[in-house]
Amino acid sequence: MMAQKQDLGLSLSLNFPATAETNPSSIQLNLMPAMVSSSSPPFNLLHRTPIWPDSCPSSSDRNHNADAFRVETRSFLKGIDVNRIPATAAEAEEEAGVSSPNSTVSSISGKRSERDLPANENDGGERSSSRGISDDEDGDNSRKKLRLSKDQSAVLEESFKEHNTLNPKQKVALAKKLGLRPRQVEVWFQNRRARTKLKQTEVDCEFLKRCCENLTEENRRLQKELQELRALKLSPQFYMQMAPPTTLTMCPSCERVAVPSPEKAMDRPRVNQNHHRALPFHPWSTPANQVVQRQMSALHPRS
DNA sequence: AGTCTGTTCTGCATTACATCA
DNA sequence: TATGATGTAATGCAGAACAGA
Repeated sequence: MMAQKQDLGLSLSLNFPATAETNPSSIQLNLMPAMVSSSSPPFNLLHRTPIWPDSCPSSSDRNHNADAFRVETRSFLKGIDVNRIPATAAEAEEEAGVSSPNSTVSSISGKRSERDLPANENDGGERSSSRGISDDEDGDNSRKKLRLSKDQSAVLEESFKEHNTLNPKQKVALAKKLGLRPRQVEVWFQNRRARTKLKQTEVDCEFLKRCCENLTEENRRLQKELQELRALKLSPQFYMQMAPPTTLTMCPSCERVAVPSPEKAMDRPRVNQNHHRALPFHPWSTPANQVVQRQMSALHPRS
């Protein structure tokens, strides 16, 4: 089953690019193309916008995309386990009920009530013929599941990688190529989007869990440090060696916390003169966090 | 211009079936 | 062979978007 998931392109990885080590706010989930849009931000849980090359093309523009895809996938389709190929494109469109206001296809036949009818009611028993079910079985309303063939799934996956939604013409074309009903293609894409989202949620959940662990560890460390400082404060020697109250600063080059110079103990902490401007110390960039981030990178190596 | 109605599409939750250990 | 777990195709519903009256 794991191999099957990989085939579906669902493998995910959590990566922490070099920049993320010094700027945790830039941490991104490095996902496969099918999972997210090209500009996917972190925690892109709701990826509801159809990913077309342009922002909102007309259906005719989209159809160019479909044509390009047709050429790409043509070679896949030899020897596919065909359940049933609609006799004509018009028939396929009828089955799809394609009459979107955005579509260039006729809207005469596209009533939802028809579209949602069970296959054996609106397609003349197509499903039964596709699965070799007898006429008797076709008569009842029992729901039979079609298992898509490996090739069919592969083609659908390829298509999904191109774009995770289909316009009506693409849907019909794909269905025709695969020998499926357009509704089946539509359903497959719906379920595929759902799986993608679920996987994304799992990744995000894991990420947040790690963040929580990091913060807990950091909190523990700071509490310990605070205790030590309080203990030190109570000792008589403390006042002899006391450094001035200070804000921790970090050198952006070597990522070390600046140490106040002894001769200027009452002055602000000093960073090595060779280094650049000191930056405020950020808890995300602590070595402890970097260790955890490296661990996560090891867990989810970049492909 | 604003409103209503009808249609389609999509996301989501859920169900039902197929497969496997 | 029976059974529970798992994966996934299919269903139903709600809401958004849009066109036309």
